[in-house]
Amino acid sequence: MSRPASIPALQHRAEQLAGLSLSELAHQLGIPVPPHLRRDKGWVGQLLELALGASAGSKPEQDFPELGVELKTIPVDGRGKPLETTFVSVAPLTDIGGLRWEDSNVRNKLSRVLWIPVLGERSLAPGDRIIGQPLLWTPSAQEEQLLRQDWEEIMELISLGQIQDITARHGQVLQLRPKAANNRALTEAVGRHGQPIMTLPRGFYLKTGFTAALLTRHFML
DNA sequence: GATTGATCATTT
DNA sequence: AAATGATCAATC
Repeated sequence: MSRPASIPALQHRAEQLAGLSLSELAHQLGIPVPPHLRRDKGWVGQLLELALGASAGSKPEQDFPELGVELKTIPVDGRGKPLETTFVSVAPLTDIGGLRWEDSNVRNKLSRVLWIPVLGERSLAPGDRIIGQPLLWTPSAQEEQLLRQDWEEIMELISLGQIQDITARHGQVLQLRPKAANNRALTEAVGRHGQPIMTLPRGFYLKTGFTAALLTRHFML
């Protein structure tokens, strides 16, 4: 797939995909369809990246850097309600003194997101799930304020060496949870007394209530 | 190990 | 039923 040259071109391409099942799209692209996602958790996201011409692979950048757009697929039920939280980015755990919201990975990734809802419960085979209407989103002032509050609160705890006390319950719209291959994956962080410790890598995730509201806001317009 | 893509599976 | 904590694959 070639890369879309503009945001309208990207939106148009995404709109053409709405209504297709994932197996239809996969067949067009010559991609095999897994029987379930247990061992292919990123399959849906990678399929849509391919279909829309996103930069492939594991680059630490937006999916469409020249357009300033991040692509995210989000599983939703029949009523358009998100079935999962949405991963945003890995949380920095060291050298975070002076890091400001304005310069954070979270803000930068979420500044402009092309959301592709994918309709289908967990029990529905991946190939039978249906691509929904895309939505290009930029946080409202209120949404950004909520994100900022949670981010600042969580980052303060990390900087204070209290990462081991942070649970997914912190934050109204943004939460910090493990983001790792397994429970043996460790990375460096700061302990309660300022000493280096090894801990599970963490990531920022958007809670489903937040993504549900943002989807609703747009589909009501 | 860290980054990309996320969902699974158990607990609440 | 929903949310939290744990995990899977590919790539560099």
